[in-house]
Amino acid sequence: MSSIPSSHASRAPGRICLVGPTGSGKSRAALVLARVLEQALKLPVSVINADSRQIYADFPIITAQPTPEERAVCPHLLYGYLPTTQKSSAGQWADKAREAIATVERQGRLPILVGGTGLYLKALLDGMVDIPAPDPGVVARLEAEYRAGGSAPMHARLGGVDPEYAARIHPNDRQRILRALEVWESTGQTFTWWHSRTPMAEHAPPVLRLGIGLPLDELTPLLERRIHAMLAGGALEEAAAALRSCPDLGAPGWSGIGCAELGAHLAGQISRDECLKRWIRNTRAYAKRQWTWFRADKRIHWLRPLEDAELIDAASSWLKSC
RNA sequence: GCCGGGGUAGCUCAGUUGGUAGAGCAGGGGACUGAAAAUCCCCGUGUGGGCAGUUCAAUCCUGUCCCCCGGCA
Repeated sequence: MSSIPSSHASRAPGRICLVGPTGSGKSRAALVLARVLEQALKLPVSVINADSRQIYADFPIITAQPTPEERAVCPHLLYGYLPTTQKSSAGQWADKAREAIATVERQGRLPILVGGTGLYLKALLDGMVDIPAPDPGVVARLEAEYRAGGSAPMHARLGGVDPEYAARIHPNDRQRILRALEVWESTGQTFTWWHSRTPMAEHAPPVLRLGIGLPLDELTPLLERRIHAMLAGGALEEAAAALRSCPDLGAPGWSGIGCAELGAHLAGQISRDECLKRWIRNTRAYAKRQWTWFRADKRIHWLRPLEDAELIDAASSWLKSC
């Protein structure tokens, strides 16, 4: 391992990203890497968040952000920077991540991206077509029309302007139908047209994608335990405080798993038992969806969680090859 | 003990004027191009509480037994 020349260290040879379903130990693995690379290889590391929920300032416990002690191990970027009232997006996050990476590399450090939001990583690492933000007026109008008429007429309308994309998505997929129509009405070009343009040339440095994940049946009890630990650690109080500063449960930050359930409980809509039940259930369902996403990405090298030796090995040999 | 209401999918329940049953949730698989912890798609045989009777045919009607929930004693 110490065979890495120290001249390499100041060059920040590439990026590492740690992905996988929630609760598998990605953050922990990042710290293991940070310690080893820093001490054994003299390669300082900064961790960059790639999780769409850990960006919210009001929910550090519920979204499982690294603790202050963990963050003391090395610099952590893009955690808890957004108020509950504000919405983020894959593109916005990718912009911030690019800046963060540039900053980190300028400091001669190695960026390690850690997170479970597949689309965010895809936007950053594979590139995303730069479509101008849709006109808010158009967005509001289309949403109202959708509410009034249902999905069938809206899907038919999309079929009229962009049959190729309409055929690819399901007639019930509200979010995608609206997005495609918003883009069409705001930019005068179809979604398919935008997608046919090559995303900005990626002269990207090499990326090592490491997957950390347990099979669902093994992960489930851990997820349950983690939720109980969050409650013991003040999750309910955290949600209560957030409710005081942002009483609108429909605000973007409230949609996270755990936040929504605790919010509903605090608002008197569901019992504590029901809240816990749904929180566990939804977390598990989310982990399953993450598996579906990441399993499909053949570039990911899967490691067994807690196998630190494998992790360190994979990172070191990749660094040598850079 | 008596009077009601129930016992149908892992859970909550619907339905069948008698022709052996279907939703939501859970579970499994999948999609995913600026809301992604989102949005959405595909997958449904279960001793219809037990036993007996009526019937060509019972989950449905009748009898009986068991269990649950209310109320009355």
